[in-house]
Amino acid sequence: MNNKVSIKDIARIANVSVATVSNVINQTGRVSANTINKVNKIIQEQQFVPSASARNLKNKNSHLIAVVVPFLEKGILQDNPFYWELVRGVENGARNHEVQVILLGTNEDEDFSFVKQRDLDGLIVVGTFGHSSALQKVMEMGVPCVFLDSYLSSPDLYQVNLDDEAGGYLGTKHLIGLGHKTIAALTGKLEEGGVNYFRYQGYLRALQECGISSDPELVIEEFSSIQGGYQAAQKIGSSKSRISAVFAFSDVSAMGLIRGLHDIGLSVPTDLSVIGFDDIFYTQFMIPSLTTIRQDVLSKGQTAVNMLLDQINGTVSSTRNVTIPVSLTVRQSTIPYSKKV
Amino acid sequence: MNNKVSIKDIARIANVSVATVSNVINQTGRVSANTINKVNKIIQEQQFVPSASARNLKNKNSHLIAVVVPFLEKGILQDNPFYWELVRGVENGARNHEVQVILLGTNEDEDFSFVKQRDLDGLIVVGTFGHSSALQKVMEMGVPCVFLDSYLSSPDLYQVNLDDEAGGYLGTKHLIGLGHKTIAALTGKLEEGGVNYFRYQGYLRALQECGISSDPELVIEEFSSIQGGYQAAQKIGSSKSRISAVFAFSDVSAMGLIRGLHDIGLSVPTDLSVIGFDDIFYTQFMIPSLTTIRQDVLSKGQTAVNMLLDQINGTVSSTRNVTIPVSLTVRQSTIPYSKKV
DNA sequence: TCAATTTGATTAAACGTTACATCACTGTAA
DNA sequence: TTACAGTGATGTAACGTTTAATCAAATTGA
Repeated sequence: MNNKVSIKDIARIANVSVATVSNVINQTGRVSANTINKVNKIIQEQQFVPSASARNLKNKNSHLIAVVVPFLEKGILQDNPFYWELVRGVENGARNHEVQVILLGTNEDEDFSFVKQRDLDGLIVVGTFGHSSALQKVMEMGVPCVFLDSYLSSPDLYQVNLDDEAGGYLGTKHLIGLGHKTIAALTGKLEEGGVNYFRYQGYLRALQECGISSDPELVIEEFSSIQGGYQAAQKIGSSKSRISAVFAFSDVSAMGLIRGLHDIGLSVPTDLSVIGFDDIFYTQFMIPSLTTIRQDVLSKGQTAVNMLLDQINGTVSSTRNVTIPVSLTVRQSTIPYSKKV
Repeated sequence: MNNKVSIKDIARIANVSVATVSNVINQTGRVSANTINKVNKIIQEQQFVPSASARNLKNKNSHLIAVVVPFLEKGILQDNPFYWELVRGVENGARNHEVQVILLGTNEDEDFSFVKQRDLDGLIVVGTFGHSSALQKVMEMGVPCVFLDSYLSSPDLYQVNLDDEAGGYLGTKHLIGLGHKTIAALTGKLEEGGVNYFRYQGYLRALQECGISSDPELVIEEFSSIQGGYQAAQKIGSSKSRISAVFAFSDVSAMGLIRGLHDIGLSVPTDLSVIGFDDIFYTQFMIPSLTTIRQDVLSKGQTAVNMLLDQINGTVSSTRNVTIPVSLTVRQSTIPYSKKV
């Protein structure tokens, strides 16, 4: 029943050769207007659609890219809507270029053979795994690739990253501007050259610029998740330092933090000011709504796809490194130090 | 440079025929242990991986399924992490069966020709579009298909749905049990046979059972989004009825609602009890944490994949309709009517 | 010992395309 | 007139697999 109609059938019905039909489909311009019409009409009638695999087999491109989200099944970051937004951006961008997107949640020991197997046009890799063996494997494939939020050192890799340093700086400056001096940083895992690392650098720069000495005591490396934030609250509550503000390096950890503080009798912003990072959608509906560093995640995804497709089509020798700007969004969770009760 | 090694190369090097290599790969059992070893060794050495498109071309299956999320670009439900969790469940389930997942955010007038084009093994369709032309097209394809949260009436379609009626009942009963009598329902768009419709039915059943007459005045059909919830707060605040509790038919709308109430000077749970639906991850970290109807979204996605793959492989003539149970999770946002201030 | 069977391997056609080489015309320039 | 270019079409090899049809050799049974 599912015997699909092929280019041969079209050729037979139209009384032309398969080559001609192929030429019509691919608009090579080597066909007369008459036959083009004739063939197209029959294609319509028969609801013919060319087989992707046959094409792929000949052309060695699949019009398929994969977006690799390493932590999909690890549960660490799964609940950060931020990543989904990224994926959405990718899907969105791809859709405009008639390629389709394979979604791939990998574990660290993924073997990536599917790239060769499926003749993928390209790969978008989300999240740092700079030092993992996976990266190595991907590179060996020699397939076009764009790294999103990965902060890899090699300058010849295509990357889209956020201006995290600026974000860290901006947020810290905001707090200092409000009169806070003892500002904790809820950094998340702080690995050299990672997202949080850069945000931390910005934090340090702001402090230094304002003559505030940084105190390692104030750096909390709890996981950058909602639970991590929740747990960090304990540490802050029992800290010897008189912390008056916290810079959480992700909105989700800020959420957990605020809730955690609440549970030990500290409320935001009256007892402590809190600023987040990412500006995920919920932040404006939280109580209190969250001051945060905003990034345009959707366009981040789209930018990545565009870079990838340029690379695939060899269109433009585009820049290999795009840094997405950040901005500060002030809401209710941060108030002047003086207004503290 | 990217001249990949094919089955022919392997055959040549191993000094056997391509058929033999193919037999080794597919473990047809028609090959001697000796040659199996010999060939496998060379396959390893050459890092050979069989071309998916060539296989596909022969076998007419792509080991590819698509998960269709209709509102990906519509923005209506994009911010409900619930849907992403569903997608994650699908990816997760698929991964265990060595098929890969194409992510597809469609608009209503999607033509679905890619199904034929790519020889997709199957389709998982998320979200209601029962009366759209898209459904019609999908059905015509004759491709295995599972509908997730789609509530279609045809009994011969494969569907995975939530026991929404029970959820609506359970939540309402909970509120009634706490002594509430004037219970508003923040239903979202209330179309016959849709998710919210069933939840609403459950709501009505609980009321009736307890001898409370339902009041159309108390039904708020605001969009089931965070903004929708926010806007609903106004209506509730200005309602003539003395509403003491609200059943929001999604957690995100509950979030928006609580924030909205807060902004007009009503706080939860002291002024109003609020119960949500879905149990998305954030709910437990909200202030107050949200009482809600819990569903296991991840397993929902996985169930759908499993059904789909059973259908594809013709494994079991499984049941076509799976209803996922719900349960009540009580947290801080609902309190006894008597304790109201 | 010889026929019958089993085991292990090969040949070649097919899947649905694309693209190169070829060809039959029609017209045009010398 | 002949040569030549241009136009529009065709024939066919190739892409990398799978699989049915064969086949040769080894093993078995009587």
